[in-house]
Amino acid sequence: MTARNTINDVARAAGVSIKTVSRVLNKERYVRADTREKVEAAMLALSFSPSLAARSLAGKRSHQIALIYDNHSPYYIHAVQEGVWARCREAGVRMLAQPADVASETIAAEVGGLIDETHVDGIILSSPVTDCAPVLAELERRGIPFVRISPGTNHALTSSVYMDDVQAADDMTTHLINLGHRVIGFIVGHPNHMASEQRLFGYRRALDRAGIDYEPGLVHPGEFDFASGVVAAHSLLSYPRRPTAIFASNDDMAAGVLTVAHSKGLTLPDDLSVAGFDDTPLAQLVWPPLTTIRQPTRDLAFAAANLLFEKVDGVEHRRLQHELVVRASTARAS
Amino acid sequence: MTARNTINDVARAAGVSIKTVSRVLNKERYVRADTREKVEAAMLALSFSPSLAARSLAGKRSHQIALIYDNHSPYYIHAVQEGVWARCREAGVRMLAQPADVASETIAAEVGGLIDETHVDGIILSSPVTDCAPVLAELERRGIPFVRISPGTNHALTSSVYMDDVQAADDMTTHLINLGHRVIGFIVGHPNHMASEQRLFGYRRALDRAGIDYEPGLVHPGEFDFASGVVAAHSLLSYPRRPTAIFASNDDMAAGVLTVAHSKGLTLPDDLSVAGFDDTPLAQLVWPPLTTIRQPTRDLAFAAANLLFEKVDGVEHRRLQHELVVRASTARAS
DNA sequence: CTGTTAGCGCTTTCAT
DNA sequence: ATGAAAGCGCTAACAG
Repeated sequence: MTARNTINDVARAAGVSIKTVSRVLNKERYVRADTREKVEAAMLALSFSPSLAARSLAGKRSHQIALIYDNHSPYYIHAVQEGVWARCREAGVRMLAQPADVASETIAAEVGGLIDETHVDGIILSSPVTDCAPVLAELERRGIPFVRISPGTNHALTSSVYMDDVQAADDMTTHLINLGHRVIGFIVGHPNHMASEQRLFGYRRALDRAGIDYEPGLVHPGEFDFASGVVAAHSLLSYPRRPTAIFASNDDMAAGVLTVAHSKGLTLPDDLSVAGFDDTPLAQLVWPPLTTIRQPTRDLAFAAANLLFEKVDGVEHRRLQHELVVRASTARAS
Repeated sequence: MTARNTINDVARAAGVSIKTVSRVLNKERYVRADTREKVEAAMLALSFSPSLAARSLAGKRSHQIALIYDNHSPYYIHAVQEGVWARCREAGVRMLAQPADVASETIAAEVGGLIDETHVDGIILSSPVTDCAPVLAELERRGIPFVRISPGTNHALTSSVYMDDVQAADDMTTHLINLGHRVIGFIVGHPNHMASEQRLFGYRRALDRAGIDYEPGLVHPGEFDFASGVVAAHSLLSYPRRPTAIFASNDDMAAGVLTVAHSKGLTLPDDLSVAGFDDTPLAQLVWPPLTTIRQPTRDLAFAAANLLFEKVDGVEHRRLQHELVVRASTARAS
């Protein structure tokens, strides 16, 4: 039931004014080393944690940022939260993880309300909020710094971080080719996502380099969900030149392929190699013969927070790198 | 770039004093209906969102609560966040989702720092933070209201919400018996978790009621993880009276059983029925022949937030129900 | 390098 | 039923 210690308590204990404590807290220059140490010792002794409320109210920084997300897979959301949180922790900044509903009429108002209520210094958007026009407009209107993680489209519009999807798909396809596959099926992702065409491009580029002809019948559209993976698998497995490997543009669809393969009594990977992107480790756990590209989601999120802090600190005036591309880790064989 | 609207702007627009706006905001009594309406109209027109920083600083409530969690499965964390958030939303309270590391030496200090920094009105603990002694002690010391979701032990120590594990395991076992199974293997959970013995008890109670003798050889210890599921499955499947069904105390272990069954070429559910608790829907997706108890995680979290608000509002003085038990939904056949 | 004085936007307490 | 004044714990803008 001890009352919280304030900056006054620290100042008294250290025998300085509160302004000096404030200086130490904010790592301002012009504090003598021994003064700083005295203050730091007092802070520690009193286990002082400054009130964010008071800081937000008095200063121009709240030391808080918000991470806004919507219904992506729990694994994805978890990885994003972890990455952002890791960087926030280093920076002594609080992360406000905010669920949102991109389909809601009021989403822009809610984001606006969040900003007004919490005074957050900046915002990180994760998919699919990255492509929610009302939110983007609201943020732009307010001029609040924000960074998008793997936006589905328009990478260059604003600051964003994303992995090199072309290279990742190329890596995976090359891996399959090196395994001896020559007839490789491909399931394209949802047409609204930029990643979809990029992954398709990577697939084609790898085939091309290996001197394998591109065969349209081996490429099937998909929607990034389990059901479309099932449909695509059925179709591809009944194609005259039946593929010995199927590469799905994400792991929900890959799971669909696995299920179909299982139902047809195929042995993996002898009868069929299945490859995908790895959002949900459990798919591997339950059914190991799956080769995946591990998406660097956590690292992307970390990088996003990092980029955001630079913007908040106004680093952009000295030629900020607005586009940060994180290479996917190389294809990982099971 | 529009500046935020403050309570002063609203007061001016409505032609009242800021105190009256404050009254409306806090739903205090003694505001004439037409005055209230005027104020509410002004709030809406200015899309006013009160600064939580100012409210926290001036008042005794911050209108924020924290949800603290550590490494449980992303699915679990996601469900918990969703449930808590849903209730917070209704109450106009902000949820601060906070990752923590129960193994860290400094976890109590970090939680204390969180409380001091954010002025949160209360805290929700999810497993395994529910059973982290330093955190519990710190919370107790500060006298801050908190609620635990499915604590591993000591349910009655403090306010907590949890499902009826005995009944759930009984339901599932009964379901298997109704399916015709008479030799049912059981994999016990981690010994540190109260749920483990409760589920075992439910299993035994159902057998008992059906007049089936309890057979110790059909019960194998486990640790709630994939690997121990694999070990247990191997053991159970080589038991002289080989079980026709295996009921695992959680789904990670059930996944282990599935993998073993697969590797032995068993057809499910003809050769073996596998049952478990459902934290991670993907297990079902990839390999449908699995029967699960759906844990009401989201509802528990919702109930936890609800209980916390009652404590924050001081309802406990009038005989608060400190223990809230949410029944598991009935066993769901695949 | 350090201290003093004003507030930030609200809620509280006390008037009326 | 409504308002006026004080102040929460900090930072900003000045002094020195």
